[in-house]
Amino acid sequence: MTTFPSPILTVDVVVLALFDDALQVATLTRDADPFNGQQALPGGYVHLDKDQNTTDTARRVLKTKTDLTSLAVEQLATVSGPDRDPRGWSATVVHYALIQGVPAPSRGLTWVPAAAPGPLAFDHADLIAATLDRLRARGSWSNLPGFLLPNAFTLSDLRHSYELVMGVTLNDAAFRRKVDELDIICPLEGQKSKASARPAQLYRLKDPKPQAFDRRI
Amino acid sequence: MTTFPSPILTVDVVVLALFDDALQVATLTRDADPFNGQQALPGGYVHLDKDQNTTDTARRVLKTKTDLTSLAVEQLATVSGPDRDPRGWSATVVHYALIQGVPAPSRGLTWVPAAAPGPLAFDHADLIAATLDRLRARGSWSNLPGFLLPNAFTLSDLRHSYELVMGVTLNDAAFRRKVDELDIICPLEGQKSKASARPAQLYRLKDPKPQAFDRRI
DNA sequence: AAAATAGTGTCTGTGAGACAGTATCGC
DNA sequence: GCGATACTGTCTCACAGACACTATTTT
Repeated sequence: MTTFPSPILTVDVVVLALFDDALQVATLTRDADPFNGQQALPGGYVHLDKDQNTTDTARRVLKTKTDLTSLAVEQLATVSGPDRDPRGWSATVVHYALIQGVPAPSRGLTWVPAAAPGPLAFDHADLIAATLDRLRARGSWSNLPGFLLPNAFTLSDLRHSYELVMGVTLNDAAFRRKVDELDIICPLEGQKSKASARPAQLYRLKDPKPQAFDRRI
Repeated sequence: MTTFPSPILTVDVVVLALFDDALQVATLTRDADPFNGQQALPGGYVHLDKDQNTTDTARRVLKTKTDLTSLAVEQLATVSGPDRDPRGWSATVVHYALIQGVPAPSRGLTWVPAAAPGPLAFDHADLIAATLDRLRARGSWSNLPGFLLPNAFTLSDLRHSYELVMGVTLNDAAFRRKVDELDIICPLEGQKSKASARPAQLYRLKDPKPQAFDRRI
């Protein structure tokens, strides 16, 4: 059998959080040569001795490069081609990671609006756009938007997360009905004391892992 | 920057066709060493000089190894791990290809039922199962099942394709209504002359490429 | 005529949106 | 009390399934 020159294989992670009323994506400043000094998605190489698969790689990259953890890390797609990396033909297995709540400020990490991330190294802006497309398509069919919220949230918070992910406004009453029927959250016993209004019941996600529905929310 | 040992990167293709009242998948007999002599999915290495991306690789593999062509080649996912190939840590970008109509018999190509493909090399049986899951989930949201039919088909053929892909039975009247509303097919002027029954109008797909709907069919 | 498949018209139940109305807080 | 947000009850419309009915062919 002939052996072929192998393409460069990397794993990139689109790390998403929800604050300032929009989806935000984490970027790092590159300190190595292609695109040195520019903003880029966290990414890295597969460690053959540590990683059981590329999603493990994504989680390790997330932990070591951003010091964040995520309950929702999923593979998006593999993007490849001869021109996307100046070093040659490359392929990257793109993952996305949803961060619960507002991340603590961290040296080296820059959060930019996912809808308009500004100039990024490689084709990373495209990878973010593809992630948003996927989230928009899958959002209403899964509990994924719930993984962008802190451990305790109100129904209004949850609806707002769905609205921001999907880019639509949802009917409040219908949303409550469907969340109830789909049985995806558990009430907590504490009450939220929002300023100047009736407090709302707090909930947590019933399932600790992303879950697909067979109905739209 | 340190360089890391790179995993083996391949592209595998789940080639699907619809005949004998079930989804069938194409396999080849391996003639090289890991799993030599066993059945496996068509697959190969990226040719850095020819392929613009891994989907190009999948199309080239499809053409050169099975002599088939497909209007619907899509990436499924990248499957990776240290144990799936005895040669070491490997990653494969899995694609699926839908073949229109009943393929001509071909030396070297074996068609097996996708739902029960029998023993296959590597984790290829898992890759087929994952493809069926994806198709089942996406079938009702796209014109994909139409790409399993020949260039001219009846509404009953189309419904039957959806039923086999999704593993359900569909209401005939509702199906006609929705196909009409979604406007995904064009009537042809010929009439089908099925044996012993009323002939049915023939149609072709309006769109030459897979298309997602925003409604379920 | 009978059998078989193609295609249509109509009823009904379900679920989603709209929206008004009630509840509970801070001030 | 008033404003604000949380939550609920009800009406209505649209759509999907069920199913009977008609249409057109072969035998």
